[in-house]
Order: sequence, then C-alpha cells, then structure tokens
Amino acid sequence: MTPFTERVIHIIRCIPEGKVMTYGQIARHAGSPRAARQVVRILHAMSKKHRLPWHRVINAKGEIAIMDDEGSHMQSFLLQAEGVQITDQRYISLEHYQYHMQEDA
DNA sequence: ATTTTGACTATGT
DNA sequence: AACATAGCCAAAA
Repeated sequence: MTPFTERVIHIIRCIPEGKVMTYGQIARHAGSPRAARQVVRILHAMSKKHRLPWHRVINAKGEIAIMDDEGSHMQSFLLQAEGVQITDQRYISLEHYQYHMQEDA
C-alpha cells in the first residue's frame, strides 16, 4: 500500500454523511492534483475491503460517474438516503459538495 | 523498463 | 448545453 493510496482512502473515509467530493478534489487533497483517475482505480480496488463510502465520490460535473445501471442506481439510492438531492437520476446539487471549487488555494 | 488502463478533467468547438 | 480531444498519472500487466 503506497502513501498516496493511504491518503486517498483516508480522505474518502472523512467525507461526512450527506456530502460528496469529486475525484479531482480528492486527488488534490492527497497531494497529486491530476491523479483523479488514480482515485478511480483505488476506489474500485479498495471500496469493499475498507468499507469506504464510495457512493460519496462523483465527477467534476456533479454527476454519478458509474457506467452500469446497477451501480449507478445503488449510488443514487445511497445518496438520497443521506438526504442528497439528485435530479434526473444523476446530478447532485452543489450545496452537498464538501468543498467548493474556488478553495483550491 | 515499457505499455495499458481507467467510475477523470480542462479546454476548445 | 453537448461533444471531441488531448492531457493526466499511479498501479497492474
């Protein structure tokens, strides 16, 4: 387990209920600003083993990124159960972001 | 050592 | 707003 992977896992575990973060935000907070795709790999590999709140991770457009219907429906179900507003079965409203875009400083 | 692989992102049209 | 393209980068093969 590499330090980068551990940081990513820690960050994801810290996302509070009812909030979401984007892949890019997580990558930045883990110290590798452009490694968003790496976050994808880590989530895929570690979500079960570490019992991560994988459903609180979305893409930069504010939508559920899962490809297959099974997974995306599960994600929207879990998010709505936490009070996250979802429109059109995929878009998360901005007030649920843990961090806002301009705070990248 | 080199290539492939993504649940991505920024940018340009 | 929707689509195409070109970067991106760590882990796996």
